[in-house]
Amino acid sequence: MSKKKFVQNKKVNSKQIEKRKDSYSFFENVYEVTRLIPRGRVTSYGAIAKYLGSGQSARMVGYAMNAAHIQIPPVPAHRVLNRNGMLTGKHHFGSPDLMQKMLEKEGVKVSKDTVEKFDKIFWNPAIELSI
DNA sequence: AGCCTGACTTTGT
DNA sequence: GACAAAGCCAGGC
Repeated sequence: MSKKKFVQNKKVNSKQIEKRKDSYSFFENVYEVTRLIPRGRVTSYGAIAKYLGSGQSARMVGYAMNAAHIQIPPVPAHRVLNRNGMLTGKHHFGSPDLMQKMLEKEGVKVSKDTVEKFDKIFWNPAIELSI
């Protein structure tokens, strides 16, 4: 993320995000959406990619998370999993257990690197933000 | 401009 | 169901 046009965002509604989709970089859009994930809920890289209109570019969402930890305000990257609910990105946190601990702190149970009841707490931006 | 790299996903075998 | 292959595309070099 070399672009400096990033601005701090207050709470934004879906329409505002919709509007920003065209004027902000893909990475920034990813961070915007990720920040809207409620506590105790999770989503997937693919869902975010799809919501941003990039269809199959879920890899980019994950790639964007590489820089998530240096973003201001912080991006809750631990709430983003792969489509099976597995904590595939945990090695990119300070310690391999950090991601799981953060999730469990929010009431999300994790076993074998996979979120339990993933389909129940799944937060789909395409649905949740389309009001 | 071109090549490489992915915190992914889908599809085919 | 496990495995491989192929899309995907922004960023860094």
